[in-house]
Amino acid sequence: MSRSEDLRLIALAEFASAGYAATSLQRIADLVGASKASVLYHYDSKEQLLEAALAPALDDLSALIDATAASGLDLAHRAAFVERFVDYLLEHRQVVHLVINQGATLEDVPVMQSALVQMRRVADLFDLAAGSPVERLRYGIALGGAAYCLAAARQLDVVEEEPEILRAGLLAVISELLLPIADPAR
Amino acid sequence: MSRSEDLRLIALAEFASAGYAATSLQRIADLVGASKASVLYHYDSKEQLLEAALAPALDDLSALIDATAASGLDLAHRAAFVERFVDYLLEHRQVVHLVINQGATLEDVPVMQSALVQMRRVADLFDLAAGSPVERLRYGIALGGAAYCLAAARQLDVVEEEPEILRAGLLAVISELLLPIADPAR
DNA sequence: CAGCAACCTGACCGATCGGTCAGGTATGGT
DNA sequence: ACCATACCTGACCGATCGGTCAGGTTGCTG
Repeated sequence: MSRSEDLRLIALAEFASAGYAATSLQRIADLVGASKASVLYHYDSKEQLLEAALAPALDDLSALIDATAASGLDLAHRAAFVERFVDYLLEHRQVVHLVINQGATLEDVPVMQSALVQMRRVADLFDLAAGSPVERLRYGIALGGAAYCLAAARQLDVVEEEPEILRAGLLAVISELLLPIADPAR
Repeated sequence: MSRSEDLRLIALAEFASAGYAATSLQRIADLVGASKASVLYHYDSKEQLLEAALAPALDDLSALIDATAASGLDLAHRAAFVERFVDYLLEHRQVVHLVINQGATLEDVPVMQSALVQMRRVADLFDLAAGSPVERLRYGIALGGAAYCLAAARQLDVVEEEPEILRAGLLAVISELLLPIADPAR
């Protein structure tokens, strides 16, 4: 794995767990075993490093949304979407955690602005604007709760070592929360 | 309201929304309309300001846990506890959000260490250690989801202006998640 | 062998951080 | 009127930040 790939992955882990502001370039350099100037050789700035860290997950989310928006999210497709979305959360847990917890304070960073737009598009798939406050609560609890569980999997003693059990459990609870949300086509 | 009270409340809001590391003493001073040295006149350090900001919520949580631990959390008491816990989350949403999202990186700060211990005591009331991974997921989704919803109430368009509707909705969904967790007395 | 590109680093920059301190102001009590 | 206390602030400190740059190393190509 190349040095720039290493940097991107380690930066994401630190940005997600410690916070973007609390993660210095020096810290990332130390973790990677290089100098701060080397970090800035590969990425023009701390902000560009954040952009590189988020980009793959945002591309995947955009693809997921585009595929879903075409067919709509009526009841026939709801369960399938929830399953794909849970898989997305499992695969990109650090980015999701980062965006929903630090997004508001980083919204003047272009890539984070873009990420927040994508998250709103997911919410829009459920047509939450037309729904009740309880439906929006269900959605928020599902999203925020899943993100928290995946970020804090170790502290919650949720079996990271058995990803199929984690996936099945997460899918069951998230489905319970999201499937009852009213069919937007009604 | 006194200056030190002002400082404590504004510091909490900033620590919760922007992050402890990203919130400077200068920033808090600016928001309060005083000098940085004035902030440090009232609180000996940034860390002591954090301690003052968290203390009331931690006291309330400790009281809630103590009251519950006496009677245990069997099914007869489960619903009542969940209701009191939801009220606690509503009242101390900023502290809860701060502790569960930044707690891990601030665990060498004594007050945060104490906060994390309290949060584990809440989890212990449900005897999650003896439960299944799905039960721990339900608990984590409830806690993390509620914290996220309350912190992001505006973005989720959850009616902050009608706190009774918010409370009723939150209570309904959190109860749905937590009441099925197995009776620890069984 | 020379030249070039990619990669890397130590030293340095201005800005901001958390915190200290001497000195000023206002208020209340004697 | 004087003294004590609470409150406040500007200037300053050492440390660290994000970032720049000159110079070095390595490997590849003609």
